[in-house]
Amino acid sequence: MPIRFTDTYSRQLEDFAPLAPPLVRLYTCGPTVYNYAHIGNFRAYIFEDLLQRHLEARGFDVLRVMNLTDVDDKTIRNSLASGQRLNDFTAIYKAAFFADLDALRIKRAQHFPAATDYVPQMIDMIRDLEAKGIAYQADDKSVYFRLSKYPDYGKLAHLNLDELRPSGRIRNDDYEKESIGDFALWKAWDKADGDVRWESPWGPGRPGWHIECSAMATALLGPELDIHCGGVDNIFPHHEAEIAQSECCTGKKFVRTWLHCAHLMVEGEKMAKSAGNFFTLRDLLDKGWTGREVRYVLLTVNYRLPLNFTFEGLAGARAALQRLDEWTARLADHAGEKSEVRNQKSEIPRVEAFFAALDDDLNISGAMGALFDLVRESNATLDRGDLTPAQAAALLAGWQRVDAVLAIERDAVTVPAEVHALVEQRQAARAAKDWPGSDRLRDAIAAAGWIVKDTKDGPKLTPR
RNA sequence: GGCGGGGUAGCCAAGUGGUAAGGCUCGGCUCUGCAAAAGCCGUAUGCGCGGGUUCGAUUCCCGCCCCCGCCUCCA
Repeated sequence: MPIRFTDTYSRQLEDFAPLAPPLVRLYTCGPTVYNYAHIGNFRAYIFEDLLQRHLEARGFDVLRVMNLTDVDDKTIRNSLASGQRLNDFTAIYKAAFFADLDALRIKRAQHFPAATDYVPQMIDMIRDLEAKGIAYQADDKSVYFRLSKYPDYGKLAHLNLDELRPSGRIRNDDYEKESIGDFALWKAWDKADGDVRWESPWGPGRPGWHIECSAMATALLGPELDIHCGGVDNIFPHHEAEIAQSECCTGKKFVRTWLHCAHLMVEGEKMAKSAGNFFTLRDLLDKGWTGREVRYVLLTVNYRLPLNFTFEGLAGARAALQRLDEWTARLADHAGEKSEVRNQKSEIPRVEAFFAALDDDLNISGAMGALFDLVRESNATLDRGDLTPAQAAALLAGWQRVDAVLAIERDAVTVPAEVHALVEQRQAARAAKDWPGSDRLRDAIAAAGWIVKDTKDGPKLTPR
């Protein structure tokens, strides 16, 4: 059963076939570091994380690049407003971004190129385009891509450019461009840019947004990418522009598979600062939610569907994760020392079904269904006393494979010695049938951050 | 106006031309000194609306309604 994805270009479910397996060259559009990333951004990054982890689970070597856009209009504007130099300003948000990636357990790409580190490569590409008659410098000193030279522009988005309705964002009059659709490759320096400027054959200025990705992707992954991801809003014009620039420079097909994830909504509404429903990850952490709870919510809806983010959903994630935690803890207890041999080979049909679901266009819902089927079935077997320690160990091994993709396992926790002592005192009180004393000790344990549960195998502790 | 995604139980959501996975919530039960937690079981004659094709449609076709996105630098 091959892995299949819905390719944006063809709009079809297609068998995945990288150019040089097992290598997969993956390029993912990263953040613009002028502010903290919001949960809509992270929805995309978590989808890409799932993609990477599943490909790795299937034996591919994923070489992944995620760019950091550290120069653009908003970044310049905000850095000037803050009185900081561009690099000092973006450093803050770069660091915050990586901290957020860690909190969400998103695997690090091999490369996080910053746009400001690749200006020479961008200039080289623009010169190449200019030499080919595709780029031209206009009277405003900026350099533009001559769209008339690239008739395939619009094919990814399936737009017929002749029929585009002019929107308020097109300002016909202000431009010296030859054609309204021509996009900027190099933006001439303006006094509003302050000291943000690079020298170029066309005078001082800075690169356009689209050329960043073309230059960095090509520099780090070569002219042909296996997969390129982003949010649906990047399809047009950003990814169209990338295709145009890259293919005109290299003469090769830039991307074999395009994957785009749908947007996130909050409580059924579009997320917007003006609507008061705009959340960064740290907003949610401040409210007491954990990174893995947010990860679970963002991970468990298929990437092609709009994701409705709600606090009810977060609470559901918390409950579902607790159930998984309890399940793995029970298995570990039951496996005992057998858990030392966790990596034994074992075929568990539900685990195979989990991966088979992900093969089918990352059908995470189907995969989670298989996982919870396994949880219910093995819990029942355990309740009946029909599960051997070796079987429990095999199930744990299966879980480890699953969690290598999901990355939602509870962090290892160690019970403090004083809590252990309280539990022992409480057991003594219970043995003496001193119920008031027992209840006081339970409260003391709770005050220390732990919930004690009296099971037939003795007291069990769970972090609150 | 063009292009695209979506409307399945209280919430999230999978899926199939043959009678609706899974998670959360809720209810019952088990366990328990009491609890809590956990576990087990149960909960949609129904899949936006109206037609059509078919022995049979949530699934295919036609029409319509609603939500969301993109339409030239928002994941």
